[in-house]
Amino acid sequence: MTTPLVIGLNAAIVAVTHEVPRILTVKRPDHSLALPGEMVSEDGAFLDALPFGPLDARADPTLDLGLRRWVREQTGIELGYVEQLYTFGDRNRDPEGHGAGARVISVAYLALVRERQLFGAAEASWRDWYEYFPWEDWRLTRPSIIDREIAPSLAQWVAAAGHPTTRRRCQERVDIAFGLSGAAWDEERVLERYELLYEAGFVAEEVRDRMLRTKLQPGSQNRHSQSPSQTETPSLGRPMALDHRRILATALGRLRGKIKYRPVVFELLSSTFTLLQLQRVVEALAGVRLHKQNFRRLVEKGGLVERTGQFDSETGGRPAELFRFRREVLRERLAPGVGLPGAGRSLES
Amino acid sequence: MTTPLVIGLNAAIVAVTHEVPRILTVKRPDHSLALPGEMVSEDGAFLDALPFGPLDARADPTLDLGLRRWVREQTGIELGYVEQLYTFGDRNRDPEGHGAGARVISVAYLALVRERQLFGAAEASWRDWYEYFPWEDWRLTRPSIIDREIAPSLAQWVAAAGHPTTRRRCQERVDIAFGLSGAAWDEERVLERYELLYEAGFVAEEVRDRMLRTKLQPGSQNRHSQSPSQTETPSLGRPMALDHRRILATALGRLRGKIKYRPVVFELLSSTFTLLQLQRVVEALAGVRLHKQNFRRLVEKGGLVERTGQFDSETGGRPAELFRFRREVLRERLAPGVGLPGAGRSLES
DNA sequence: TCCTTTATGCTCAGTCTGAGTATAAAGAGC
DNA sequence: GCTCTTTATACTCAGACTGAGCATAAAGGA
Repeated sequence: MTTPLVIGLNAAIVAVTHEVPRILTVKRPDHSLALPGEMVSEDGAFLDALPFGPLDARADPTLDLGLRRWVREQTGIELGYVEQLYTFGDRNRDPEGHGAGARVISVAYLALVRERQLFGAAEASWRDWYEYFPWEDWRLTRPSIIDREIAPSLAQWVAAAGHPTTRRRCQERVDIAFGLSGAAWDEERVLERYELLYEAGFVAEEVRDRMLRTKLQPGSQNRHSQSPSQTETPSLGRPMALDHRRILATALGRLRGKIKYRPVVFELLSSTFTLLQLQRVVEALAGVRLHKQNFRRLVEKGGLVERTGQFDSETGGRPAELFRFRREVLRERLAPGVGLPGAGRSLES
Repeated sequence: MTTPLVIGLNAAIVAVTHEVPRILTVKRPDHSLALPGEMVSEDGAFLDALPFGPLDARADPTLDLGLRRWVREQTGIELGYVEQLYTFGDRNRDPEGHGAGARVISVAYLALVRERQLFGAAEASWRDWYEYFPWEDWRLTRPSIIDREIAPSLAQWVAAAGHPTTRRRCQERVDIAFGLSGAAWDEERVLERYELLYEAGFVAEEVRDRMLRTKLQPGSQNRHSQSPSQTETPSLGRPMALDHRRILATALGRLRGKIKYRPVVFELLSSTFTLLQLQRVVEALAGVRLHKQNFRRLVEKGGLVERTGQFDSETGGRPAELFRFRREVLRERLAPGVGLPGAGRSLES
């Protein structure tokens, strides 16, 4: 009678070490290999996936306790900061899995931890999240992949649009998402960019999902009338299983937004740190360089940190004072966040 | 073997008419009446509830299409702007329902509509959302209920805390949530305020839930060692069924935040409007008065609206020019939002 | 000692914000 | 017609905040 339901709990577990933002991934057998056509899976039969586990409807009193439970069981990590991200429930999210016919609803979470050794289930590893989104890291320079691959590919896609109005809209979306025709780069639009690339058929997942759909529903027409020609479509960024890269994009965008107005970065830092270390972590997450002196001014004036009186002389120059996060701030007024080109509207009374 | 699972879709459907923000509610039989003790249910056997419907795992391709489907079926409303809010999955959210033992996971959505006639399922009605949160409307004046009831009650609750440190923390939470000891009122902390009142036992739902827990799990100890004395606990605001008031608080807080940085207000307005009408809608949502001239300046400069050349002479004074929302802005740069005392950090490069 | 490197303090102009003043345009009452 | 009330709209101004850069301090190494 009713389609069976499964609640999955997905976790995007983030840490930052050595100025590299990392995401905890597991390996997952690549079911789509059974299909005609070749997968863009670097090590053959396995794809990266976000760790996930089912909700134990009987035992887990709350969703996030369920998440913490299986993360602990699988990886030995005791999660601290955890935030619900989004619930993904599209049919066909998992076309092959769960006995074809079960509906999988995934509640995705973002968790921040200090990186540490893993134990428990084997195949977990920390990966630089910019492997999945190579166009998102603007710290050193505007990523060359944008001009080299993304812009030309998307230009083709735009050009292939039928109606002139459609074409103009597509062009606009592309420009805004990737900061192209004079538009500013908005580091929070991670999901928008990924979905644009997906829609245009330039990420491996789109190709795979399309094939799976055709296989499962033989008569189904291809929705993407504008999908690129069969030959040499670039595959941008490292793919993941199912819709996990979409979930990761959601996590990244949300985190980039959140650091601007809530002091969550400190979850990723050790208890004392120099202001430059703090800045580097923020930059790693935001994928953007910040002005050092102004960053200091903002963080200090914001009352987020306090001096410890101790110094770190490993800096290579003048020793830097170590600071610590003022926990009181969590309970004080608005507990801002560490600065970034954020929003800025106002007015009152 | 496994506990049965139900995915519920809840909708907080919001409209604003005559400067009153309204929420669409339905009536729901009050199961807790079967228990000893009396419910604070104004019309006896029914409680207000947010409209909800189950996901049809077989037929609904996505969660929000499922939502739109049953909202259409039940009320005749075709939803436009819809945004996922949060997924609520605590056990005991619905202690009585669904044959005791089923686990209900609710995905809550926020929807904005222009108010209109309802048809379809009978018992739906639009209610001023400040009936549920009488302490949230600061437009005319600081609500008297805060000083008259909330502050004294919470002061008692704080005083009842055992440990001095606990007491200090509670005091801090109260001050910040309700803007008490010199703290500023932050209109976005709707959920924090509701949860504080719940925890302290001053909303009807807490009393009801506590009774239900005691009934269902006879041996369960009362977590809330500080819950108020049995006599004369005030019941603040109109209660709702289950955890629907919590969901509504989430919706309100999220909407109050969102109008600051995305132009969502226009979903609630007719196609042309005067700037004062726009301002009144924003004020209704935010529960705060704004400075008229500055509001104009921000909205006009932000490029959110354009003049129509037509005028509204129903103003009672000089006719006001009618404006229209510039849809292009959705696809342009950051598409800010209409002003409010929002955030304001920044720095870059 | 000089040079390089990083830390940290300070300045300055441009912009944004909050608040208020001033003028314009309608209707009501006379 | 004129005056008063009401709302709309334009403009001003001081203070705060932002983005950018200059200057000095403190360490290690050549």
